[in-house]
Amino acid sequence: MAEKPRKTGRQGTREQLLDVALALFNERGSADVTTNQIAEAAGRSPGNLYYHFRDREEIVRNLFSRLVGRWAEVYALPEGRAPDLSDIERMLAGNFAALWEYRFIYRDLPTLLHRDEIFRRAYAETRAAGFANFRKLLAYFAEAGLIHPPASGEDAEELASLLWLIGDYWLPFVEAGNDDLTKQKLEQGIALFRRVLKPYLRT
Amino acid sequence: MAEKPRKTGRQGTREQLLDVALALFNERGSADVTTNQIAEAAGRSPGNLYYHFRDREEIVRNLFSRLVGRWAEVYALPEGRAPDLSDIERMLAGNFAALWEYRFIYRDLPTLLHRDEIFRRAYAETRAAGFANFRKLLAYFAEAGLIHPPASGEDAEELASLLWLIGDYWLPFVEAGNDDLTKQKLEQGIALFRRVLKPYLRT
DNA sequence: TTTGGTCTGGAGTAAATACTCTAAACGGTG
DNA sequence: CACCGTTTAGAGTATTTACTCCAGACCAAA
Repeated sequence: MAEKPRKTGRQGTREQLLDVALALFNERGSADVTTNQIAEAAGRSPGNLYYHFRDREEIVRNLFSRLVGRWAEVYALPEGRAPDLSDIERMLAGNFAALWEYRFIYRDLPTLLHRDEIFRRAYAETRAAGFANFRKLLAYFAEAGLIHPPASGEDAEELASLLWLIGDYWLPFVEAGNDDLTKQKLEQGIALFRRVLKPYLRT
Repeated sequence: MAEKPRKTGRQGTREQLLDVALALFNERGSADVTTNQIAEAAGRSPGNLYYHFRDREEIVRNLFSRLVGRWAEVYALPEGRAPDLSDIERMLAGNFAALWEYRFIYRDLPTLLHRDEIFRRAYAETRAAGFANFRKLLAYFAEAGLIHPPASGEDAEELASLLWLIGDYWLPFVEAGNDDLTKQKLEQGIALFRRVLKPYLRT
């Protein structure tokens, strides 16, 4: 019943399995990685893997939870001071860094959603919360005088959709182009963000 | 050795299998449709399916070829007259209609690319040709006085990327949101296109 | 009618893989 | 040490599925 039973001070097996799974998923696509391969790459047995995870999908869900956690950090508003331009930059960079770290998720999103009802719900919830948070951010930034507020609610909605679309799919888009995914490509994604945001930025 | 041996005037088995496969792929995702299911849904035997197609991937490739054909029609420039605004509208609508018709392709793109070297090459070729064609279209439209030309080559490149991204991934994006894919949602995709193009349109 | 290519059916197979089962090792506690 | 819940190994299985194989139907031409 202990909160986190660890026999040593080292990282637990469960987390280690997640790390290995993430690396393999990112490298070869989640569909082409078997649970046995994950176990083997982690130096564990299949049985052990299934002791820690009920099924394959639970692994994916846990990795998605990690990504959600990253986002929460990235999009946290500064405490005790008004937001400034550097916060926007930090959010942009952090967002893409997180997506890069968990890139298999958006690469394989339709398949993952299709295969797992629970994940589907978690994703939908996250997405809804993200949209709501985006509206709040816009309001904050407008209040702080950083941006012009969108012309209308509909305009804000459309802006959010477009930014969200870029965020989710820029990496898959580049990968589909066969180009190796360099730092420069990440920068281009951020550039697209800026381009779309530009009309709203106060100079 | 005859060009198209058809025992009757009806549609050939091969085309029929492709139609059925497309419907199933769109409905349930290409990964969740077995070759046997395709055959059965078409009222054919597995053996017959494999008489017409070397393997599963050849089916996908053929469907992609169809999509490419559709695009060629959609983006054909009018003959004997200068292009006008209605041509742009036709291209936008046609583009999304085609993507809708073959929506499984972009929904499952990363997986498909990963699984089939030949498809990967075909896709890369199509994409490169599409980008080149986009540049040509921009030039035509600028020449016809419909749009302001992009500020620079880099600007045009970025614009093309953004439009391409929206085109490819708007449908998967909406589907991921769990919303049923209505006509209205398609319209919103077109609206995003317009929004991005707006700064270039001559009023 | 015979011939020969094209097309079709359908049973069957080999391989892959998510997951199970059981025995045993471990490690903290009394 | 003895006990017991937690963790681990690893062989094994049930199932799925892409694909094969071959017998035979069809059809046009000779």
